[in-house]
Amino acid sequence: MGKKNKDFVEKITSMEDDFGQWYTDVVKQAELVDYGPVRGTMIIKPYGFAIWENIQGEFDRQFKETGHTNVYFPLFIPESMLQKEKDHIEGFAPEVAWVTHGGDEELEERIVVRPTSEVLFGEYYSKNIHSYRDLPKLYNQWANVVRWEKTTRPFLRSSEFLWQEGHTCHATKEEAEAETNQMLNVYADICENFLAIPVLKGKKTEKEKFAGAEYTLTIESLMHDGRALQSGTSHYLGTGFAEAFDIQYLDKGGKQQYVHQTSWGVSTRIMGALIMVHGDNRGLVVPPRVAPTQAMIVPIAQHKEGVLDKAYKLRDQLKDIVRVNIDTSDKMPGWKFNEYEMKGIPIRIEMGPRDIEKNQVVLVRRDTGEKDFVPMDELQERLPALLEEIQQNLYDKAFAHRKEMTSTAKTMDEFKQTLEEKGGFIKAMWCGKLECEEKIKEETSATSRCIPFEQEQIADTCVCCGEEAKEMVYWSKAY
RNA sequence: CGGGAAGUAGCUCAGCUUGGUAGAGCACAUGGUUUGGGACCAUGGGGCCGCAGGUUCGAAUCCUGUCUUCCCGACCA
Repeated sequence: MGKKNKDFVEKITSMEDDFGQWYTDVVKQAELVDYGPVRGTMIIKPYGFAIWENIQGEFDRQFKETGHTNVYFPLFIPESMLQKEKDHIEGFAPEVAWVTHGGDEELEERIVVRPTSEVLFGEYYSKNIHSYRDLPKLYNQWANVVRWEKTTRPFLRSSEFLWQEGHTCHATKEEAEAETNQMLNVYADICENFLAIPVLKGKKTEKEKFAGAEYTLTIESLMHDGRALQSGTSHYLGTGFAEAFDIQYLDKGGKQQYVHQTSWGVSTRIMGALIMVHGDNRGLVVPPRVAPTQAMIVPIAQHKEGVLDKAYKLRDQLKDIVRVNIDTSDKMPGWKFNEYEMKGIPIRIEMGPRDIEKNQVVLVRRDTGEKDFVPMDELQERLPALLEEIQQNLYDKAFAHRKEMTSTAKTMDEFKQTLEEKGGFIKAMWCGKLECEEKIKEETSATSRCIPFEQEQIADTCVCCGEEAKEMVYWSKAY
């Protein structure tokens, strides 16, 4: 154990030694999840769920603000219904879970545990949409879905996960595309302003798009280890599902028209991003706006006369200003410091006899570790300001890291070398052919993350084949 | 799905080679002393040795199968 790192918690493997193990350790030590009994399932523990609820709350608020209504559709889908859209079933077939028996009896028709709900919504819409007056339909559902994944990791890829799926129907292509775009912007806004995670906005390539979509828009974020994580997707479905499920409406002129649809989703995977973007060798770091507890009061020498009284009084004074908590268990103060650092609570408030004497407290920031002695009567102003500062600092740090980890490549050699030595995002030109995309993946193990809305002309020719380039693409190794 | 590692107390692990009374540290409970970066003493509770078969007088230990987890790779809206 190095002297310098003596105060680091040994329960967490350092990022530099083994990033994968670091992630697993943090998830466990910060008490976010436990493993469930079936492969790839997870028990989201109180602290993990509290963070998810806050994220969920912010998304839900913005969905409603943009005119969407929540609904709930069934967990089960008959096999025949899933078969209706060809690309869709081909995309999902390898990873669906099947129900074959009810009690002892074998079912006549197998049932799918939903991997996503496009077909259920399609079937419903075909029955309930008749006229242009019924449009648009703007539905969202919060649900669990199941995908039988081969390799699983908590939050990043679990057999069952929680998410939100929006499903909308519109009279025109323009309107549906505007919706697709709008929801991507909602996602990006929440990631950046609420979760302090900078994102790239762009379009997926044909290869990477959602099975059954015309195109897929995505937000991509960069993890601390230089790998990318798809953090939310918004799909323009065109009229493909409408044709498969016969979703038609009578327009003003009395003509039957197919609806134009969108779907969009964000899952508990975003928790993985939160962990891997902000976390450090002491554990989790939760941005103040998402943090279930923003400030934790740790009384020092709490058996001494007046300390606890004063600490409770402080909690009561602050509770309407920040989400504050107090730990009065008889654990050692040092134990508590480490515990709340692992959990990433943004601010620690220490208060002991010496502070009480001077009518002050000690504030410690989780993001920088800085200590500050603050007079008690300044706290009501200082705390909210400090929380804002931490929020901003986390975003700035993540942004700087992404900038630092974004490179350009004009040749395959340059591409490979940069990816190997540095990782991160690589901006490179692409001719648009699947062949090149696959070759890049094979040779470098990087996949196309997105075709960003903000294009740059890095070169005139495709990084892979040297033919005329169509667009600039962000490439990266991804989770 | 391939390669590697592992499953024994809540947690980390020893015991297995060479079959014969189920172990340690931490955590937990009680009492006391402590309290500004994971305290100490005393006493106590806690186990279907992952699960299922097999070999054996006898299996945590040997054999077969199976499930789960971790790391790496392949696959993957």
